[in-house]
Amino acid sequence: MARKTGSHSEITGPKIKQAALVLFARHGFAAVTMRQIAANVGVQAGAIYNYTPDKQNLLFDLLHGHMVDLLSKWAVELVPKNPIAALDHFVAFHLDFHIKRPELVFISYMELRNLSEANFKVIVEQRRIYEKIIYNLILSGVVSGDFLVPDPKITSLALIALLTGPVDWFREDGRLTSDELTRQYCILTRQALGVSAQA
Amino acid sequence: MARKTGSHSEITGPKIKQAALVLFARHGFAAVTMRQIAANVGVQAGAIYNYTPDKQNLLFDLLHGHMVDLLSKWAVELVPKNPIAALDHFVAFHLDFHIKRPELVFISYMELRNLSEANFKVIVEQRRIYEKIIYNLILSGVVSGDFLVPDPKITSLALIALLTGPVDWFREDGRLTSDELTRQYCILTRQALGVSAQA
DNA sequence: GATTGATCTGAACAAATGTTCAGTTAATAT
DNA sequence: ATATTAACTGAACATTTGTTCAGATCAATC
Repeated sequence: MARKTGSHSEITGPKIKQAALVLFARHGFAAVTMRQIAANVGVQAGAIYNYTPDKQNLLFDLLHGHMVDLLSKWAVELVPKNPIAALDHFVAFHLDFHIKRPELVFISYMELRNLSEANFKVIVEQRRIYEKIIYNLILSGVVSGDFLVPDPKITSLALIALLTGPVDWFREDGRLTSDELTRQYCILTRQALGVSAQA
Repeated sequence: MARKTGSHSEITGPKIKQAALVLFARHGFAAVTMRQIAANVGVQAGAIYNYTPDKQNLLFDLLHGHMVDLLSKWAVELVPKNPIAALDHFVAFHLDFHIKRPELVFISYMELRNLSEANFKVIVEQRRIYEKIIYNLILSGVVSGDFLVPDPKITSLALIALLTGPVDWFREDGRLTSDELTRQYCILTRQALGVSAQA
């Protein structure tokens, strides 16, 4: 036996990425073997090397693709000028994007250290750009007087932690819909940023 | 060569735990080898097995000890009856405890999946107890009318995420002292829970 | 229907893994 | 001083690891 019936590059390629993603998220990068990934795709380990130079690149492609996706999707969002409305918009965007990709969010946080130094720098720079977006958003609200926070920099980091938390526990089939989640986190973040209640 | 000069059980034991902690946090459980741990202690790999039955128990002891430490330390805290004061007290306690143990916090979050099923259940139960503490704290504030939140359960999960975030970026020698951090997070959490400003 | 090129197999490789254990050493007790 | 035992070494073990590659097989093209 060799080449499987119906086997095709455009099918096997994505399948490998998907299998790697799920397995990395579940067991961790170092704990997953190329043979496990291959088995999940229904292929031998050697076949994977038609699609990636090595295991390291399998990980990097996932993290890099995730950040490109995030930044490009935000780039085309129509963000209101009003700081409070912009905050609501960002909360909804961030929650929606991250909740839909729990595995990618998870490995993006915890497999950074398994990247080579060069790959690591690329991802860190992309994260910095995203953090800057939130920082600017908060800053504009502080300047306009809509937000009341002791320190915009710390608040921006706290906001990311706050808004990424639900990825750990939110379930699409849970007692909360994603709309309700968004609504509640809009309230939570408004309060956290000191938006006065009557706004 | 065999037994080292000055070698002693009460010294090597903790050294192994410490080395395992640091290495697990830096590279991940699966990526760390028994030989690396041994090398960090200045000993051969075989010697580790005088102190742990296997690698799995090395991890479990770290996570289990961490939770026992957390729960027993909170148990002896003198918590004010007033919900707002209690919240401040909890914020200070949680931040202080976690900031002092960044490695333990990190591996507690991300090496859960590398525990055996039996060990996993033990840790999850301990976490549940801690979450219940926060939930009750928020609930009492909602009942008394001091807090204004849409959903105490969600808020309690959000609060943990918010308060654990600083572990990722806070540095003792950074531009912020831990006292200032606590003060700012007291403000942040009060606002997030809808405590009216004049309180 | 033969040729070609992409796709995959299956076996192999050296290196590294967790763990065991007989033997060696140093600290302690007698 | 001698015996005893706890603490450690060093080598060995069976597996497993990422990666390579010659050859087999299928799909598309002419």
